[in-house]
Amino acid sequence: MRRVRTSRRPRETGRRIRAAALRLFARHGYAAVSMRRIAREVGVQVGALYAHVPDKQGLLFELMRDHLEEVLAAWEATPKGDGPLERLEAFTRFHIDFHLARPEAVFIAYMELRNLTPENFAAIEKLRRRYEDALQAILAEGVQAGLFDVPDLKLATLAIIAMLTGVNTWYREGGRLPRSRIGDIYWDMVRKAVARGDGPPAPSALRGYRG
Amino acid sequence: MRRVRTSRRPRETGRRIRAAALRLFARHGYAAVSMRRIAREVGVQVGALYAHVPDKQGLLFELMRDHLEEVLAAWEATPKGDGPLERLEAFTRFHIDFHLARPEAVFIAYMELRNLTPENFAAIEKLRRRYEDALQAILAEGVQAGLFDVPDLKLATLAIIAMLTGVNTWYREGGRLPRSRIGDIYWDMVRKAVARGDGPPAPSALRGYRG
DNA sequence: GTCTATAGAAAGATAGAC
DNA sequence: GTCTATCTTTCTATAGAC
Repeated sequence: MRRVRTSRRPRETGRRIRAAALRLFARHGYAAVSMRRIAREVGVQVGALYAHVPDKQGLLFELMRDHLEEVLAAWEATPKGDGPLERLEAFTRFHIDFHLARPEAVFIAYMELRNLTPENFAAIEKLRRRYEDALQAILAEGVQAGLFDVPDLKLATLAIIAMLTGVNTWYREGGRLPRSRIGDIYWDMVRKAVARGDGPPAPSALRGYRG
Repeated sequence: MRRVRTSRRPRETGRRIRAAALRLFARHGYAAVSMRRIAREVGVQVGALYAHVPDKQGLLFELMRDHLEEVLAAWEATPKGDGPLERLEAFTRFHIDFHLARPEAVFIAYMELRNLTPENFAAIEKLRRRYEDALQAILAEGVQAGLFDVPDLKLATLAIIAMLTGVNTWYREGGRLPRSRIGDIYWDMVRKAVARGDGPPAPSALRGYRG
């Protein structure tokens, strides 16, 4: 293959470096992926990488930061409906859809936190916290309105996010469930998990079992 | 290959090596921790490690396998009560307690799967699957008895485990919540998430809000 | 069982040519 | 911007002394 000429779009290589790093970091882990391997994936020599990224740590940070900023922007652009219940459903479906569309970025953002420098870690945590706060605000409104009953606002927030993010650990393209069904299934569980209701597991079920 | 043990407590060093590896792998990640660093933590030279563990990969595998076998043994030894509801509560509290007592092993078992060789990965997944099946069986019984209503058995299993395991991402010793409260809080959410009940968020709450 | 020493490979990052 | 070449460090794992 003959090398044609210098690219007209100087950002294209940088973009491909990030794409390769995203895929490799997600698959093998940040610490297990060398700059040489990223370079090979892109089709350049290792030295060329440093014309596009500051260093390996900076590359990881940029991937995580860009991802989290995309999450926040996408959520803010999502139609959310009127009440807390509608907004909670919107959040549930948004979170699942967004995560399933970007499994690699999601995986890195959750798994590689410990490989960030303290400064980078603080910046990433700030972004993540903003996202968690969006859900927590919905739950708070719902509780205030008497619609929801959660034992602890912060824990309910983290529990729901953990549950929803867990989709990425098992979902495979072309699996048993069509993607459109997954939002329905999880929304059913989220909806009930924050529902008001005092009897275990629910008044009607308890009567049916013991009465 | 032969190991001649002359020490009075020949297994003590091996035990300390595993303990150090557990702590370091959990904190920095398998790929980021060198055998030299483990040795330094234990207080020996790096060559001495290989009298106790086969190699780095084998060390990781042993840590994960021992942990998962402990989980299974501990769950089987746990009193579970009579009905599905009681067993689900037992599972919920057991999972949280066990995870909070072994944060490092739990973290490794969930985060380092991709650093296992294919054979080791298969063995670990088999153990994890056995644990998931224990919960799924409880949910299946509850559905059969008309006590629970889950949209999908497998997904409910994974959703609950993801939610419960998420505790380890935020729990800190001496934090806002006493450890005894956490089981209560999550049990409330799990209980409701699998509860029968068709109205969003729950019939009683819906009436209270709109009626 | 632990030590010292080292083999042999690979890592992150940079310099200078073009 | 990308190349080749290299500096410097670090890695896993093993050998042989004691």
